[in-house]
Amino acid sequence: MPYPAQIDRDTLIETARQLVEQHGIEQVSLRLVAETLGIKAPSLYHHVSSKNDLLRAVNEVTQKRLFAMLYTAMHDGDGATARLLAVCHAYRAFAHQNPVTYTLVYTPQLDLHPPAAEQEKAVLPLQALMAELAGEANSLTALRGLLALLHGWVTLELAGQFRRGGDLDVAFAEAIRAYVAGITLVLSP
Amino acid sequence: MPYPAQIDRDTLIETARQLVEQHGIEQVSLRLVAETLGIKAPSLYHHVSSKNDLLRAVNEVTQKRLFAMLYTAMHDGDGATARLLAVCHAYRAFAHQNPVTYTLVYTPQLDLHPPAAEQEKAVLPLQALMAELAGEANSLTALRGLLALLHGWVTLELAGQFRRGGDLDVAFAEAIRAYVAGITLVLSP
DNA sequence: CATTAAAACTAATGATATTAGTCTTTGAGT
DNA sequence: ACTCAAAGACTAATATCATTAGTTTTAATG
Repeated sequence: MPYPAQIDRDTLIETARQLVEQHGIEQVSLRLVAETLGIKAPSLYHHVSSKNDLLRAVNEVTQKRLFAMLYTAMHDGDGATARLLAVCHAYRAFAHQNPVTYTLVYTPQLDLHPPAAEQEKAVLPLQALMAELAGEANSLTALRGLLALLHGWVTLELAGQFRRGGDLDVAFAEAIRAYVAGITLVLSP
Repeated sequence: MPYPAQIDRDTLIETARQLVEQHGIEQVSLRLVAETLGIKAPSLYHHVSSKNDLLRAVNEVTQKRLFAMLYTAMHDGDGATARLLAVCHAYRAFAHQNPVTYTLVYTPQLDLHPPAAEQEKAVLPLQALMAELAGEANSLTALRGLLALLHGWVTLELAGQFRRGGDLDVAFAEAIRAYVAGITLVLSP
């Protein structure tokens, strides 16, 4: 390695991730990222091909972390239902801990999506869990509904749409419980 | 009125709305909007105070249209369940017909939110519908879960997360049916 | 007919992402 | 030890963007 690299791709991505989470994506310019790292903006192009490339990489990291948390949580508790509830709470907790970057992953407004194939494979263990509740044949539908409910809930919550009072922790648990009861009832063979 | 106005605020907002829906928000600059209207960009500032102001107004229109559709749909069918299903399908249809602007309304990444008070009042008729199914005391929780499921489903769908096959129309109907069955069972008094 | 003010215009500013071209330093090969 | 190739930093420059300031035009009002 000829010149002494002051940064590498991973620290660049991680720095950008933290800045996005801290200040919001609108406030994060390449100059800010570069200054945080102690270099100038054009130098970043030796590590990423564009700002979009950088943000896409940030989304990839966020997604990997999210699913890593879910799998850890999946081993908490006995029985399919308990494990499922643990996953749901882990999902919501992650979104609350990473409100900006979580939202960014599922914001299709720009082309910042990590390769979809990743996501599809990553979700298979969760589908197996759903199969225990709703039967193999309905597991994909049940999984999609669950992901929708989870993602929709935390997104609306973070967007400030759930401000009319009430304990949101309790309400979330109840909504999940209702959905799980529903799929075992309506979908199971 | 002294000078002949070539545009007014409403046509400006509607033009911007169409351009955003057509080309995506990233491609819509004030110059593009202005050129579409046959004037120059700085002239727009006589009708809106900033680009954010304009996009906020676009979101307001989108939200109003969405809820208008929901209320129309709410009178289709007999009984609370049938009317609820009609609302759900209208919601999804709206999102499919306005994928970009729908997504934009619920993208908190910038400060483009229409005043939240609007949204909260607009949703009351829907809550009354939920009260018929889950009881008055649980109607807010049931409503939040429904909105989460609806928003999450269409968002993930539009973000390309539901591409592993299967009939999404059928799956959507089943997921809704499961949730509705769940709340009447788990939440009702 | 003169005045006024709304609404268009042109010109200018500062920030942005990105590209081109230069300089510096280190590690690999002699 | 000495060269040298190239990675990775730099400066300078470009095009585009939102926004502001200042000017001009024109129609309704007196």
